[in-house]
Amino acid sequence: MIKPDIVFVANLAGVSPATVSRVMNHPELVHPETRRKVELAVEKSGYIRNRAAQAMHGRRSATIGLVVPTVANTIFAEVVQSFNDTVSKEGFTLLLASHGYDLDREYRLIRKLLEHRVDALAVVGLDHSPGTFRLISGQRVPLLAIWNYLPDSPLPCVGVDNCEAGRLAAEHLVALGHRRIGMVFPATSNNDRARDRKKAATAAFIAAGIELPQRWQITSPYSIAQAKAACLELLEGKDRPSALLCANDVIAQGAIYAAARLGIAVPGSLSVIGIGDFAGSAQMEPALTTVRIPAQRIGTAAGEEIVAAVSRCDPDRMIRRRVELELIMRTSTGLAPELIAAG
Amino acid sequence: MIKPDIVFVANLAGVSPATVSRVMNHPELVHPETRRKVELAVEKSGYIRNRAAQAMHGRRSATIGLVVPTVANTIFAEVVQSFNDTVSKEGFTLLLASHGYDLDREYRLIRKLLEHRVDALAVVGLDHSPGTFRLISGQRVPLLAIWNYLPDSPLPCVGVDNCEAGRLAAEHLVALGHRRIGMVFPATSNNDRARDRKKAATAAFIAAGIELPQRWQITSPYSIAQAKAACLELLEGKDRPSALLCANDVIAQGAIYAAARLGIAVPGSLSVIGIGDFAGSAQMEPALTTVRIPAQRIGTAAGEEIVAAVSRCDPDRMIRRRVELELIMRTSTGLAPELIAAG
DNA sequence: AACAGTCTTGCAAATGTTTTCATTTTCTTA
DNA sequence: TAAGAAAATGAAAACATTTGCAAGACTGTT
Repeated sequence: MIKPDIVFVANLAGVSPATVSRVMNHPELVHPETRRKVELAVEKSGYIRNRAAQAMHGRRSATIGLVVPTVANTIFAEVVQSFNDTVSKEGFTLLLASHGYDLDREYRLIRKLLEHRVDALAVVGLDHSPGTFRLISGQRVPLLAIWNYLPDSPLPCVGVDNCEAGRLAAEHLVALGHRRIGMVFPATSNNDRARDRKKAATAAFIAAGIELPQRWQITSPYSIAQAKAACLELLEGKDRPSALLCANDVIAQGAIYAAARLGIAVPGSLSVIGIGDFAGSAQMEPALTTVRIPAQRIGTAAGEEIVAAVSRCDPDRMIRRRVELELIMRTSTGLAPELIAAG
Repeated sequence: MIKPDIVFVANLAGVSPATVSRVMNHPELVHPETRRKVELAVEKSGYIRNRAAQAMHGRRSATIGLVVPTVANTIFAEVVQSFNDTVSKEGFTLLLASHGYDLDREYRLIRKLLEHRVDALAVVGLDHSPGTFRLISGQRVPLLAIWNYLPDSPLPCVGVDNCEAGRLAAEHLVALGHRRIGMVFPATSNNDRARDRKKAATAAFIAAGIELPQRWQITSPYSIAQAKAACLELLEGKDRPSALLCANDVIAQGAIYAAARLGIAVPGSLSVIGIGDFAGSAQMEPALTTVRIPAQRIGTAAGEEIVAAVSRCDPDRMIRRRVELELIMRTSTGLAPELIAAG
């Protein structure tokens, strides 16, 4: 009942451990017949090779670390899924960690992943604690930031340009003639994605000569419930905006539900635009206008890049890959009421 | 610029490697002053201990394997999140694998996780390939099935009784006086959860003397888009049911959007009930009536059980923990139209 | 001052692989 | 068939750690 190790298998097959090892790692180096014998012995003994021992030998651990803020919001689940699919296809297994938007916790998690000697590391976004940067630069592990793209990012990155996302959303509302505009964003201190979107959107509105009264700028975390509550408060009064630019689709969904609850017609009296195009956004009634972030494409692209970085052993090559955004016009946005009234 | 190992640190601190090891694993065994010296040396050299070497020594790898069908559907993301939080708090890191409802792929993934010598393994549901069962029983790794509870499950499990879920949903519709009832379920061949729900719901309807015409039993995967499409087809005709029992909230959401699109009043002319109570279900308009599956509680409970199983080294103790369901009445269900007409 | 007991620490063996190098076997070709 | 090349295999060192054992350094007690 002992756990079979490589020498047990070797004895069973009547060969040396070295040969067994070769069968598993470089099968082309061993004679087909010997190979068959070994494979039989592996089968019969139920041998499962020990990656830990393999990793110890300086070889690859065949794991890739992925650190995300959370996986509970649809936001990242899709990226995680396609990233996992991609690296898994190449024989890697995912070590997942989530920090709940807490950068100190992120530091500790990354440390733990390094203890496990991951072959590469992917993190979300470009905002990280100085400790994290120091830690990584000391190691020679390829690091990739996903979700964001910045032309001058301090890290290799695969993702979208969040400035562009904010700009596209804002310009769409402007093009529809809206001038009384509200924005719903989460706190942006630890979140470069939300920050970039908001900054760019604000800039676009200013450029169009639109003022953004403080009372229409509200804050809500990425939660449908809290976003709905926040929007209910904003929309209740007489003095409300004609359009809402939301930091992402989760918030936009909350906004639409809030409008539905108050009997405000969307897009008749209120236009709502989100960012993301999450699963379900297209099916809502009204269907959500949004700036599509192709999560799947990002996950896949990131997976490809990271696998490539592991095989070429040159951790320092800088890669920046930008994934395209797309404005998806659906039925939650429409012409500004003022324009309609004017005929 | 060499990577510091334990002997490098030992030299730096002027002690033996054994002592450094003890500082990391049994700090109470070493003199406080020596400990300080070692910790200083660790700090200064940027040493990161090698879990692979540790695992090789037969010690714990400090990883737990989790295998899910997918993480992209909100369905499992929440469980993954709270499971991860719980085991992470105890110092474990999660090795995540997803198989996309393919049991052969599940087998291969579990194999890979065993290669990494996970300290324990969690899988979703009780449906697995014979190979998987054989594989596991050969190892001495604690295995836990999460999401499902069955009093006579072949595996230790933490979750809810899906039969009860189906029954609760069905009885609610019956209590509201519905007799023309449709059901929307995914294919149930590889999915014991959906199968149990459907079987129990069907039984409850039969018990109430309700017939279930074949044309109102439709199939759709767990996708809002596809569920909406399927329901559009079902609801378009004149001859439609007065209530829809959906396999989960994702499908129910699709059903409600379909009704909205067709201008069918919910719950006036059509009641819709889901199972799950996912994030957002409570905020929808109309708010979704559902049987709440406390994903977070399941994930946490599963995490606790698996950590316990790892520390007590008795892989064979059978644990079954049942998490309670709750019918949440919201506004997507109402009295059957026939009853209303009758006054 | 000697003794027993308790703390600390170091030595060295053990863990399960991979890989280099050397050796043996097999295959080509003259 | 012999020599040289190519292919297949094995021996052993190496990888980074943990831990049982034993020895050395203290403590307090007579």
